[in-house]
Amino acid sequence: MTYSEENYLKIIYHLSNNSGKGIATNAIANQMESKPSSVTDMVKKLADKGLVRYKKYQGVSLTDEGRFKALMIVRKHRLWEVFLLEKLDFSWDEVHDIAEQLEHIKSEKLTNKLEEFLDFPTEDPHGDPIPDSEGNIKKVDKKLLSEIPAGKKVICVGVKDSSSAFLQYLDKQQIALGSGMEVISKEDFDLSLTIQVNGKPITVSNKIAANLFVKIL
Amino acid sequence: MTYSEENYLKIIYHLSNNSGKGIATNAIANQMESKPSSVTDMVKKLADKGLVRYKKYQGVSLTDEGRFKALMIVRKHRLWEVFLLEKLDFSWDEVHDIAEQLEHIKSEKLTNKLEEFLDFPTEDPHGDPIPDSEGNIKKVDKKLLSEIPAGKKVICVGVKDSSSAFLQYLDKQQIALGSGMEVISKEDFDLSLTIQVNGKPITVSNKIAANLFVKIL
DNA sequence: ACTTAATTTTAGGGGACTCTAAAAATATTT
DNA sequence: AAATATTTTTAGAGTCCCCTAAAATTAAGT
Ligand SMILES: [Mn+2]
Ligand SMILES: [Mn+2]
Ligand SMILES: [Mn+2]
Ligand SMILES: [Mn+2]
Repeated sequence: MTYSEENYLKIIYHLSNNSGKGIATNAIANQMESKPSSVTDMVKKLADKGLVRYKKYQGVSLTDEGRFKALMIVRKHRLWEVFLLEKLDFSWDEVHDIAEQLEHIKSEKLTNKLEEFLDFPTEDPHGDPIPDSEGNIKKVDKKLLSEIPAGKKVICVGVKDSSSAFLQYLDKQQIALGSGMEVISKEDFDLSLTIQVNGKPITVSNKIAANLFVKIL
Repeated sequence: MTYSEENYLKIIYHLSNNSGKGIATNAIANQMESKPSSVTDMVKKLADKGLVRYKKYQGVSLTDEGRFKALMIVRKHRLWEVFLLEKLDFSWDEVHDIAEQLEHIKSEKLTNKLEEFLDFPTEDPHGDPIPDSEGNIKKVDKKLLSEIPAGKKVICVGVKDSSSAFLQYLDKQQIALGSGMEVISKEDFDLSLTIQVNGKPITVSNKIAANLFVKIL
């Protein structure tokens, strides 16, 4: 598999909600920052290799083999993120971009040795579960902060967006994985939330709340 | 720089004996396991970018910028080799192939953090010096075992060939970096050597001796 | 010096991946 | 249901990197 094929596969995996329907060409193009016509080409190639199912105009879904390959890339990505944070002292907003490169290194032995070196971590620095070498992945039950009604106490368990910009915003607000928070009120007009964090109330936009995963206590 | 450009640059660096002459197209093609016509194409591209000097039929040499870029790739390659050996318990015959991939990861910060994590190693697992972040590289004085006259006592300080096959042969003979050895005799006919290692005399072919770096005691 | 051999370059082309523009299919509105 | 908008695919082309075959140049042998 080439670098490019791997990126497509991973993005198709990430877009796969178990909604039964195929993933749209457009959705893939947006994530890949490429054009729909490029996606059509690549998707045909992946279908020829048996990694995705594809029918014209019907979207794409992963085969078992494709899903496994995608999971192995996700596994490497997240293990490297842990390595960068834990061993090399990178911050959580820096690790994703470098892991985008490291995830393509091909050596099963390296991946497994790295996992052992890191003491078999189960989550990456952004709260996402790390698949094991057989492709098993823990299903964590988490909700978006934007879906929590006022009055509930929650704990922050993950981020949907791992971009540097978003994570640095969270740092500024002193929100980290494990932070407890309580939803005080929700504004009907713009869906912004007022939440209690670190003893202080702060207001966050819907865009922020829709990128923070929490667990209800 | 692309993956391919980096590999060419590194190979040109490794072929650069300070003999004043340019590196031959054929020599590069052999190392790259590609064809001379492909080399000509790439070399023109590298010349356009100011990384090599090139005149038709005259061979190629690195510019200062090209040499620096090459040194940074060599630096990454060797640091990753140390990481794989020291931290992940790989053996010295396994690290080179994986480092061939890791050397292309682009992040100066990662390279420097890795170097720090490894405690600023000065040599890789095969005895080769590691360039620092400014591109300074230690010139180690070492000779090929094949050039040592009978009677001399030497210590093994490096290997010219880092292939798995050669390194596993050395393991079998219990020859490692730091092994002391004495040249007992040299056969005129095939240039094979009889050397004393680990208290026992063994005979090695010229091909072996021409790939072992030693220092005279 | 002249012939032969080896090296290097050019010419032309193929595969992988991407793009724009146009055509086809599907989805949405009226 | 027809018209319009959106999505998706096709057609054609460009870049990168590699190849083979043929031509040009340089090196070696007699
Ligand atoms: Mn990530
Ligand atoms: Mn990637
Ligand atoms: Mn190496
Ligand atoms: Mn390489």
